[in-house]
Parts: sequence; C-alpha cells; structure tokens
Amino acid sequence: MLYKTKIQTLSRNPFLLKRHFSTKPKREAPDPTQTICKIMASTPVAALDTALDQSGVRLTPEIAEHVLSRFQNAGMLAHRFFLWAATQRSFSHSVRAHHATIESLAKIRQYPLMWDLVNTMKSNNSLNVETFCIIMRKYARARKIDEALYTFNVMEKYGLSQNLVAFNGILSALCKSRNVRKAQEIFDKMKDRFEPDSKSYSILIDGWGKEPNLPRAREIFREMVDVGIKPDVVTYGIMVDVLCKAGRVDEAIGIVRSMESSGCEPTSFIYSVLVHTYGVENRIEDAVDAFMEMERRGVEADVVVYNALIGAFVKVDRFKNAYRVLNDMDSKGVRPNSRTCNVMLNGLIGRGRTEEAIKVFRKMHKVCEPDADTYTMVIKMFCETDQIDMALRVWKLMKSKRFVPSMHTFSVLINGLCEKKDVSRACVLMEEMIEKGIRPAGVTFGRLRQLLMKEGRDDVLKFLQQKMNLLVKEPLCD
DNA sequence: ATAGGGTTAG
Repeated sequence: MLYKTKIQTLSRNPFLLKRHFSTKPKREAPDPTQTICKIMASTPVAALDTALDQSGVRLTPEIAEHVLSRFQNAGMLAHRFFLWAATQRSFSHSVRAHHATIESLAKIRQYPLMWDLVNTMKSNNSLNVETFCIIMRKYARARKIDEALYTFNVMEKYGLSQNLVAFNGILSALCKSRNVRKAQEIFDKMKDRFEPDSKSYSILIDGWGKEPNLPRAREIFREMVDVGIKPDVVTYGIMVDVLCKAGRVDEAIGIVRSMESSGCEPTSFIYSVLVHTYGVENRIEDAVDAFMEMERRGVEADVVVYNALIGAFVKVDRFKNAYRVLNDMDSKGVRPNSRTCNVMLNGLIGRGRTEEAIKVFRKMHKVCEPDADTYTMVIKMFCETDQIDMALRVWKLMKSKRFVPSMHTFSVLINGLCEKKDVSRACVLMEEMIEKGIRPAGVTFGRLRQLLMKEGRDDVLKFLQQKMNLLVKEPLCD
C-alpha cells in the first residue's frame, strides 16, 4: 500500500543514478592470467609452447581455469593451452578445467579431440556424470541427437552408472534443444527403469511449454500428480510461466493460489513471471499489485523482479516511476545489472528520448557491466539519430574493454555505415566479423553488396564473398 | 555441469 503511494509521488529529478550506482565494478583477474592471455592472443600457434615456457609463470589450477574461460570461444587455442599446461611439472588440471576444454572443443565441433579428453579423464579417474551431461547437451545443441543418445548409452562403458541424474540430463539436453518429442519418447520408454522425480517432470513440462504445446504441458503436469509425485516450487513456477506465456494469466493465478493452499510458498521467481506478464499486457496496476503482494508476504525482491517492474513502468511511458524503482533497489541494496540498464535504455530510445538515454548509459555502464545488447542498442540509437561519429566512439569504447561484439552489434554498425555510404568502413567491419567466424545476416550482407556493386567494387565484393564461403554453414558457437 | 523468471536485436 505504502509502496504504491510512494511510486506515484515521485521525485522531480529523474537522475538519481549517482546514488543508485555507487558500487565499484568487478574485481580484476589475477596477474599471471593476464600474462598468459596476452601471450596466447599475440603468439602464432606454432610458437605458442615456447612462448608459454618462457613466460616464467608458475601455473596453478585456478589460473588455468581463468585462462580457459577467457578462451572458451576459441576452442583450438584453449585446447593448445590445456595440453601445454598438462605437461608442466607438479601441475594437474582440475575437473572444471577438463570440462571447460571439453565444452570449447564441442563448440567448434572437434568431437574426436573432445573424446580424447574424456579418455584422459577416465584414466585419471576423474570422470563423472556431469561430464556426460555436458557432452549430451553440446551434441543436442548441435542438432546431433543420435550422438547425444549414444553418449547417454555409452556411459556405463566408462564405468559410470546410468542413474537418474543422467536420465534427467538427457531429457534436459533434448528439451533445451527443442526436441521435446524425442525427450518424451525416451521418457515413456525408460520411465520404469529410472523412477522419475519432480525434476524429470519439470523438464518435460517446460519443454512442452516452450514448444509451445499447452495441452501437452498440462497433461504431463496431471500425470505427475496422478503417479503421486508432488509438484514442488520449481514445477509450479514452470507451470505459471507456461500458462502466462500462453496468455492464460487467470489460470496461472489459479496455480499460485493452489500452491499457497498446499503449503508451497511462491517465490520471487513466480512473482517476476506475473509482474512481467502484466507489464506485457500494459496492466501496470496489476503489475504493481503483484509486486506489493510479494512484499507483503515477506518475499524479498531480487534484481529480476525489479527489472520486470521497471519494464512494466517503461512500457506505459512512466519513466519517473521507473527511476523511483531504481531508487528503491538502491535502498534495499539490490544491485542493478546489465538488463536493468537495457530495460531503461530500450524504453528511452524507443520513445526518442535520446539525451536521457545517453545520460543513463554514461552513468550505468560503469556499474552494470554492459552486455552485447547494451552496446548494440546504443550504437543503433546513434546510427539512427545521424550521429555515426558517436556510434563509432561507443564501438571503440567497447573494444577498449576487450568486449567481444555480437553479430547484432556488428550488424547495426555496418548498417549505419551503409546508410552513410561509408562503404570502406563498412567493409572493414564486415571482414573483421567474418574473420571472427560470425556469419552476417543475409540482409546485412545484401545491403553492403548493393553498395559495392553500385560503386563498381566487384573486386572487394568477391573478396568478402570468398571469405564468407570459408565459414562453416552452421554457426560454430551457441 | 538433472528442472523455472526479466531486455534488445535480427
């Protein structure tokens, strides 16, 4: 109640951000990590071992993990480093380092090398079920369903038991890669062997919900209850989400009430779904009510619910309320994150409030670690307001932080440059993008092609096209 | 890495 009046009577000054974002950005990686990363980034592969040998760094498992996570999108490099490190005296890789390298190799589809590592782990006696879950998930994401199933089936040959964890692992891998049908098939075939638990059912319900197939999701939920497995707070949360996404908010509320009466307390997770859904439907009063109900029940708001509430206000153009929520977060000690920033920026940019967006970006980007989307939005905004120089400055800022731009970040800037007929700059970026292994969207490439043809630069076009043909057809990363 | 939520872009 109090909260509602508070949000309605707002401070005049929308820029209270200094107060909200007083925390320092993240800690830095330890120094030896930097040394190694620099060597890896600047040394030709053939000379890498020697350069690493001469670095004088005393390796620890922690440092190795840091380095591997830095290069997780550069699978070959990560693997080279892994092999080099393994030869160092009185050093051995952690299980997590093995897993990280397995993931890196799977990303670039170097499956034989990946299995080599599995065998290494077997002889180390460090293999576990998680190793196989990782591999199953990677195969499923690469649309290699048979290989995922093979991985599941081959576990026992590696001395691991095919237990419920593994069973849920394969179900999850299949559902997450949009193969619910297959997951359901496996489930039906093997459920007697594994005694499914609430997780098994939750995985399937979520899978059907994302299909989307609400009737099937409902059916599995019912089956779960029928066979005597109690839905827990996660299962309820999934059902609420599935129903809300299907536009059945009324029914979702019914679930919330039923969980209350069965002694299962809703969490901030569930409220974030509700607040978000009301926001999407422009039902700001209901969104605020849901948020207040949560507070009344003593459930602590986390950054996600706050973001949903901010998004709801932004959607109906009530920015002052949004700033007030930021204030509230600050007083409760909940730190905003990159999405908080993105919700604000997206709203401001969408309403043409460019100046304000710039101010918010200036203040927030120091605190909330912008993500690729933050940069994409800001660069796009500058392109569309005819400030390409500013767009380029943000690009440089991003690069100076060694931030890796996404395909979309490249796209908006290339499009902006094309718009300005700055073909040469656009081409340089296009080349950089392709070189990084990122496949440009068809329209982006098409636009540049048109310009190049108009200017008679068929040579450049041919060059870019050839480079692109070297790219694998499917994306290498996920 | 056996289960769930919030933004945008394309």
